[in-house]
Amino acid sequence: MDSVWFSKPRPSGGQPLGLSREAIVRKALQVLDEHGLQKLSMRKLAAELGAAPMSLYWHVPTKDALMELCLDEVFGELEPPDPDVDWETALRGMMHSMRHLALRHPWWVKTIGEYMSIGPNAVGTADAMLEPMRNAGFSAVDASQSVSTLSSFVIGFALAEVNFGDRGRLDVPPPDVARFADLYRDRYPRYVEMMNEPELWSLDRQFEFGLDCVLDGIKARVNVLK
Amino acid sequence: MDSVWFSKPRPSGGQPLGLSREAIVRKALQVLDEHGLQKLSMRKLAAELGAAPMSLYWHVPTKDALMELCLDEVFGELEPPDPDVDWETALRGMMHSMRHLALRHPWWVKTIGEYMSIGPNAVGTADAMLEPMRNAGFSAVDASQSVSTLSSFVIGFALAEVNFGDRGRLDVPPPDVARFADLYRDRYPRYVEMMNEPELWSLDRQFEFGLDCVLDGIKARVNVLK
DNA sequence: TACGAGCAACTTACACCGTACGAGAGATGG
DNA sequence: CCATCTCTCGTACGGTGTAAGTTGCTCGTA
Repeated sequence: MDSVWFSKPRPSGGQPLGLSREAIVRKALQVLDEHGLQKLSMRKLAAELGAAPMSLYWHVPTKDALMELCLDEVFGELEPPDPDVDWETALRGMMHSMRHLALRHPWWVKTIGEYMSIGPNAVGTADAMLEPMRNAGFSAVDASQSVSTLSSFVIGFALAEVNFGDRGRLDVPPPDVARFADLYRDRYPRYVEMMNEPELWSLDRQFEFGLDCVLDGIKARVNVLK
Repeated sequence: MDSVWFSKPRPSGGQPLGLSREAIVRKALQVLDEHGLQKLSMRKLAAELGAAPMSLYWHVPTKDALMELCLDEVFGELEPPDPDVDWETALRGMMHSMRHLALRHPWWVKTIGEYMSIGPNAVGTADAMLEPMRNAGFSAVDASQSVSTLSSFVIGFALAEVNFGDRGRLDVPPPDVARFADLYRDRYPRYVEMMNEPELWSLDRQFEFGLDCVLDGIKARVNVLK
C-alpha cells in the first residue's frame, strides 16, 4: 500500500536538494530581471527551484530578507574604479555604471527605497566611492557629502528614467502624447512645450548635464590639494 | 420575518453613502500618513469608511489607480513660488518644500518610483518649476534639464533620508553602530570613519551642500540674461 | 401612479500571497 | 542502535486585490 512504488519521487521530508541561500538569491535575481518585481513570490520562486514553498524558509528568514540580499547582490556588480585615475573621472565612471546598473535592474531602483542597504556590497560601494576622494585630499566630511550628493542624483535620475519605461529610450514621444498635450497645453504651457522639445528625449544628454552640474559644484566647494 | 426590525441598519444594496472618489482618496492619504504604506488595503480602507470592500471599486478602478491619485494629491501640497523672487531662490525654495513634503509623507517617496506621475498636480509642479527659469531667460532645454537635475537630486536624497527612518533625525548614531563598525572597519575603513563623523548626522547640512552644488553647476552652465 | 433605467452600494467567490507550525526523511556521531 | 542535527515538505491560517452578479434606491417619463 505504502510501498515505494506508490510513493512520490521525493516524498515528504526529502534529502538535501540543491537549495542554498546563494542558489535562492540567484534564481530570485533571475526572476526579478526577467519578469519584474510583481512576479516574484515565494511560491513561484520555490516552484522555479523545484522545491516546496516552505523549503525556502530554512535558508532565508523572510521575503523581505531575501529582497535585501538581492539588493545587496546587485550592488556587487559595481566594480571599483581604476586606482590610477583622478578622483573626478573615477567618480564619473562609477556614476555611469550605477545608472546602467539601475537600468539593467529596474526593480532594484524601485525597491531600494524600502530597505536600508547596509549589506557588505552596498557598504563596499560607498567605501569605493569615498576612496578616490580621500586620496585626493578631501576631508571626511567633504568626501561623504559629495558622495551623498552624487548618488542621490543618480538614484533619483534612474528612478525617473526607469519609471517612464522603454518610452524614455525611444527617439520619439509615445503616441498618446498628443492627447496629453492638448489636455494640458492651456494650464501648463511650459511643461507641454518642454515635452515637445526633441532634444529632451535624449536621457543620456540629460544625465550628463546633471552629472556635470554636481561635479562642478563639488569642485567649486571643496579644497583639494591637487 | 424580513421586517424592518430584523433588517440591518443599512442592509444590502444600500442608498448612497458618503462615498466618493475624493472621500476615498482623502481617507487613503490619512491611513498612509498615519500607519504607512503596508497598512493600506482596500478592505481596511473600506472599513475605515464604513463601507464594504467592493464599494470602493465603483469610484476607483483599481488600487494602483488609487495610489496614483494619492501620489498626485500630495504633489498638490507644493505651492508655487512667489513670482517676484529670482529664479534661484524660487527653485531653492521649491526644493526645500519638496524635501519636507517627502519627509511628511514617507510612503510618497517610496512609491513614486512605481508610477508615472503625470497627473495634473505633478505636471503643475513641473510647470511651476520651469516658469521662473524660463522667465529668467533659460532656453526650454536648459530649463528642463535643470529641473530634471534638481528634482532627481531631491528625490534621491529624500529617498535615502526616509530610508534611514527616524534614526537620521537623531543627533547620535543608533546603538548597534558599534557592532556594525567593528564588523566592517577592516574591510571598509573609509565608510566606518565617515559613519563616526558627528557632523554628518546633520542631514540638513548635507542637503544644503548638495543643493548648492547643483545650483552652482546650473549657474555655471547656462546663459542667463540677468 | 406605474415602470424601466441607471446609479451606488452590497455579497459572494476565486486565486493568490507570506508564513507559523509541526511532521518527517536522511545523514551524522556516540 | 539510538539521539541529534539538517534540511525538506504538507497543512493551515489570515490576509490580499478584484471579477461577477445582486439588490435597493431614485428619478425621468408615460
